[in-house]
Amino acid sequence: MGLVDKDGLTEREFLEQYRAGDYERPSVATDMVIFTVTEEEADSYRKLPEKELRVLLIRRGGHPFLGKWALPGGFVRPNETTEQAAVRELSEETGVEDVYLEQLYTFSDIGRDPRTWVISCSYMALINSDKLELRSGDDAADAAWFKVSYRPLREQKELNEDGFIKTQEYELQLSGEEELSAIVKRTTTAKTTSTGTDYEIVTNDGLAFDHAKIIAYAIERLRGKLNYTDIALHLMPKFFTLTELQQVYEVVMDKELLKAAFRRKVADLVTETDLYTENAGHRPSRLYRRNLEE
Amino acid sequence: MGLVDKDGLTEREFLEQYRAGDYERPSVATDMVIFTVTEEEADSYRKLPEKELRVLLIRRGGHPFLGKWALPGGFVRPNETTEQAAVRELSEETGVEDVYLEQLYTFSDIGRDPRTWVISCSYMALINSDKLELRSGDDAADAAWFKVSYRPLREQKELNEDGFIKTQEYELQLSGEEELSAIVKRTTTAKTTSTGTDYEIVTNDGLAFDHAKIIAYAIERLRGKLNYTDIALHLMPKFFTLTELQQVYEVVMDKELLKAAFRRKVADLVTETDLYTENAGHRPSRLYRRNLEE
DNA sequence: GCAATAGTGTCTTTTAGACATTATGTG
DNA sequence: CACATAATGTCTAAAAGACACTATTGC
Repeated sequence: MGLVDKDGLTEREFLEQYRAGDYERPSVATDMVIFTVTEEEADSYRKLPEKELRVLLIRRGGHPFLGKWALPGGFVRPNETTEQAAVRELSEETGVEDVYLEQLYTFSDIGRDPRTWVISCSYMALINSDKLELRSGDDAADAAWFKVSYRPLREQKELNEDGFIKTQEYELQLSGEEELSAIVKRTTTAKTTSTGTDYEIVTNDGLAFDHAKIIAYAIERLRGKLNYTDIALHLMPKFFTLTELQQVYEVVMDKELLKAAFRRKVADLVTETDLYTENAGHRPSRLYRRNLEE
Repeated sequence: MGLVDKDGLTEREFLEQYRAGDYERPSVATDMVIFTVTEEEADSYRKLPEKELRVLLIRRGGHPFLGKWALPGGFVRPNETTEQAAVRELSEETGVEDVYLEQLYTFSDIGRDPRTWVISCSYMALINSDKLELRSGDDAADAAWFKVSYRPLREQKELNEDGFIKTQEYELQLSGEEELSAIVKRTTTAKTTSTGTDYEIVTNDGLAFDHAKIIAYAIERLRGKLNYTDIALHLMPKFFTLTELQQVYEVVMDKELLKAAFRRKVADLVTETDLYTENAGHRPSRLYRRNLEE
């Protein structure tokens, strides 16, 4: 194009002479909330094992937050996208390559990293227990899977003339090598026409940075999507029973579901196979796989 | 805390001596997809005016993309969050202060800005027509509201042994001072356990940067949220009729809805008032406002 | 009275919730 | 045969879709 700007430059000329300004730039990092579902050891040979939702954390080996637990992540390098950075981190931390990956939210609070100006683009990854077994000796010094519990604590709503302020507090508990916990407060401020939501960490015991907030955000996203997408299937191995799938839903939602209704709801998401479980101490269960048709 | 790291430094000592590395950092910008719904002039005195979904664009006055239309936005400054930057931009471009604002997605493709490494954290804002009137002489040289049309063009799905690749193409048309158009392709790649989605601009006529993609993303988010949140009410003035609300749903979804069913669905989102429309050339319509109780 | 929209009634279909009943391999 | 889980049937309640009918105003 021959268009010239106010200095008489064409686009090519402009780009050749362009020098990035000296204004301050932030560092951009990715933080990964990597979920998986694992099985507890069964109490009895014929009882089904309990399932648990787990998240991967890494103990910090340096300042800041030395000794605290943090989400895996790292800085985005030149010539890579935030998603590529996330994939790279994921591969470094867990050794897995093909997983469900979804951008969550970009956190940019002032002072969220005491070192310098860091904006974090967070991602959620879902790994199934199959792949988890592939991950063996990982080099990340001190990585561990923590069992996740995320429950509403209290809720408050204040109405005023032309709106309301609603605060909901959730307790996040992470159990693994240590017991970590945090309380995250979500504040919804509504006026007649506008609405805004804000997350805030009320208390925090053992987690680095604002990672309690990021984990809370991830859980809410995961729960939300469970009901209207097939996202849960990314937490399943290639073949699974409907009971196992139901357990995954239950452990993520932290809520019991009725069997018959559940099966109707997921019917379109799965395809039945001719395979069955064996040696279970009770009636064998048909194995299903993800339905890729729809 | 008295913890010391491998160099024998406490956290405070570490932070005091910390110097941000020399590695390259990206610029971080925000881009705003600002939607509103406006009314066409009515053909006849008693016919209802048609509604249109509109998005605010700004004609670029310098390279790159000189003369093309771009989303309002700008760089995030030190000591402000991306959200604060978005609020600032919004206020500068439209003069409005209290609006619904939601973070959309962070775009970081290599080369998305030909000048330098720029990562964009995009936001969607919804403005009601009331507030729009407040905006008068805006100083942004060449800003204009473009009517939005976003329609599926074609869809293709290829099944292979352990997954599928689905591509959906959408045509984005923006009509205002000029006719802009773009085709955006969404590719969903599914393997047995993982799934990924990718957006790509196929053709682009008149829009700067990757903004066609951002607008497409915003429309999809808006459409998705319409069905399970009260987000549409942020496009409404303080008082509105249910027919007006239905028109907003219809123009956003690009789909006609049945009156009775629609009224049942939004019943909980609105509160009736004792006000009615007047001089309409037909039966007056009751005015509603957003329900803040629930 | 007519044009145009407002608002409601009701029938059918689908979906969700609740719970009971039958089925089956393993020790 | 008993245990524990698998799998399905059925009743009810709630939600969604479709369409028709009645109600009001301004000119």
